[in-house]
Amino acid sequence: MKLSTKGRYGLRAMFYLALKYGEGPVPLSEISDEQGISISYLEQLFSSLRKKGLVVSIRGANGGYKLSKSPEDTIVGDILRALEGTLAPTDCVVDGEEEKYSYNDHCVTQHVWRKIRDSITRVVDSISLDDMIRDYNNMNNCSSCMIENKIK
Amino acid sequence: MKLSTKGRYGLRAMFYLALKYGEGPVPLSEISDEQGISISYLEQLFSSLRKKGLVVSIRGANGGYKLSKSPEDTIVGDILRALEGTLAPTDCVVDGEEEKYSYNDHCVTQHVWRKIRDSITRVVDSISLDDMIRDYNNMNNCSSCMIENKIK
DNA sequence: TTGAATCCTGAGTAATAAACTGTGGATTCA
DNA sequence: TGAATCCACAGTTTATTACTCAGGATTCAA
Repeated sequence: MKLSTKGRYGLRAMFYLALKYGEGPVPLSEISDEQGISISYLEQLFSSLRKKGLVVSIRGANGGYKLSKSPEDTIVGDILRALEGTLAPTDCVVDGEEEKYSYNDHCVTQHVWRKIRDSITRVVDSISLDDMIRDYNNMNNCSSCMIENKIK
Repeated sequence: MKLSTKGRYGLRAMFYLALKYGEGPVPLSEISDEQGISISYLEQLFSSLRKKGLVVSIRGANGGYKLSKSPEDTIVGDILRALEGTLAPTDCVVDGEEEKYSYNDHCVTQHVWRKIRDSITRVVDSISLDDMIRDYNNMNNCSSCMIENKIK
């Protein structure tokens, strides 16, 4: 039940883009330096994010990525789904594939998985990058925050 | 973000024990036949469940396992934690280890992980095996339910 | 026009974790 | 005594994760 590095790195990177929203494209080299993730790996993550329409890319020198929508309209759930594929705790409650499984073997436990899935969905779809920025600005005592040190 | 087979098989097996609550110990061979899981693998799962006090074992011929508490007092969250280790979506929000990580690198995303963790915890700790039995008894139209076919 | 900085694609690889299997032993019942 | 069970732990196979790598396309700016 762990998120992969894709989800973890990816959300962090997207938060970074949110902080830079309105300032032109951010190259992956910058995120790489900032967060200690290789450019190659970031390319993989941003490929997924772009295909889901969460970021737009600008190629060439001075290019990079930026959010396709405002931080307010960019939802954590969409980011995580783009990177992790699905947030369902089992295959039998993946949206759109439920029929394949439903009411065959494991009806009873399926109820449980569905409740877990729904609660996760509810949480992640209720948080925008803007919410995260607000939280972040309220962290007075968070003196060692990486991003704070380098950006502010 | 997927549950492993341990959690999935284990909850199913525990539900089975709940259906048989009060009828004496159930041998793993029976669960194995019932659910198509090898005895060896079940032994591994029940070892964890026993160590967490969720089941008691009776050795020897006519032995087996039974719930250590009533279905009503046996909580899905405890079962899943016994089998999966923790339900935290990242290491940085595992209960009791949070200090190791807290307020260093990733404060902002940590908020998100914590909310996910809490929502999962809330759901799984609100469901008992007895709740599952009640749900199960209300599934009239679930004609192909494995357990139903074989037990009822 | 060239070269550096970027994105883009897809394949390849190494490490880790998951999902079992197998062996041998201890206990209990009949 | 022997069959049925639990028990412990090591081993093995398979799948997934977490990357790396190579080469190409685009764009800017000197």
